[in-house]
Amino acid sequence: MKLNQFKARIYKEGLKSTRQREEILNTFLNLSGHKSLSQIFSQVVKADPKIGYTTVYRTLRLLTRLGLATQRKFADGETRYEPTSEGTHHDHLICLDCGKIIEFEDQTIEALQRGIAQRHRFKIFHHRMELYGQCETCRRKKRIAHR
Amino acid sequence: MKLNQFKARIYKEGLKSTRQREEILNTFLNLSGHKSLSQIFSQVVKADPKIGYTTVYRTLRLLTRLGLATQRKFADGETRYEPTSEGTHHDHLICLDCGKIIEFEDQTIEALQRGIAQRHRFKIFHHRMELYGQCETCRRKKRIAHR
DNA sequence: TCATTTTTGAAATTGAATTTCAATTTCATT
DNA sequence: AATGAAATTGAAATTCAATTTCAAAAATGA
Ligand SMILES: [Mn+2]
Ligand SMILES: [Mn+2]
Ligand SMILES: [Zn+2]
Ligand SMILES: [Zn+2]
Repeated sequence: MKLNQFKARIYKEGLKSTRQREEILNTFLNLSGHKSLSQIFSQVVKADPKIGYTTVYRTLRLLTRLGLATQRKFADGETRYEPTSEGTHHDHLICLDCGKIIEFEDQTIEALQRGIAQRHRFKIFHHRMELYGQCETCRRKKRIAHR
Repeated sequence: MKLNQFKARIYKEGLKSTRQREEILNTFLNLSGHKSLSQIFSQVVKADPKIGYTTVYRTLRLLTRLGLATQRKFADGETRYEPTSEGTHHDHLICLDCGKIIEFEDQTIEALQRGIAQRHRFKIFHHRMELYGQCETCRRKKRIAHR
């Protein structure tokens, strides 16, 4: 149960535990995936119509600060959030037709990236790698539509 | 001289060659690097104070469409443009302190990316890879400042 | 309960990106 | 050189997500 971790962190930071924050965290974790603020908001509102957009916005930033959420900015511009995956970093394959997002890890690439940084005497803090294209499902649909 | 290529392309598309477009292309090419619209605009204005921001905006999009400019959206959010580099694709190392941008190519990584896509039955159209960190110059400055 | 501090949510603001539209310019054709 | 259709320009307006403001409400702990 992440809720207790959250409450503990909140307390440690001198912040307050509220009904809204708990509801938002809960909804966010159940939602999974890579969701935009408005997607998260409309889900939160279903559970409690009194919760405001601003509160969802602020809570997602808080979760990001606490390490429970990870912020992503893919090429479409809208900021997305995903529950932080334990320990591992991953990158993304994104379908430009249907928006499907597949996660992947590649240690060989990560090692090569470190090599590149070293060669240019950079100290890397984080990186971003996204592959944009078309998933198999969408490719099939297009083929059929083309006849 | 890219200007003639540009005029030829403009003509082929049924568009018109104007003083503004020529000035913007010229300034953009001389500027080099990865420049934001406002950076390009303020340079263009030096050459001709009558040219409007909107025209610079539209011309950079036109250049992008024609393949003469490449649009980049790094993590800072502001859209940047760079003259399209012939033939080769490249990725970027970015210093979070001074904004310095270093370009690199790595065929091994590119091949691994193709492998990942294939394994997930994706057809890739383009990708983006950026390594964010601190350049050597900035690291040295920080060290000195820390005493 | 009381006092202090934080949080909430509606509304306002920001800032880059984009669109609108009337005036101007281009350019092929006289 | 003059004409006129089509494209372009630039100032202003609009959009839209992100962020800030601020007064009212809620949480915490003495
Ligand atoms: Mn992910
Ligand atoms: Mn570049
Ligand atoms: Zn798809
Ligand atoms: Zn630097």
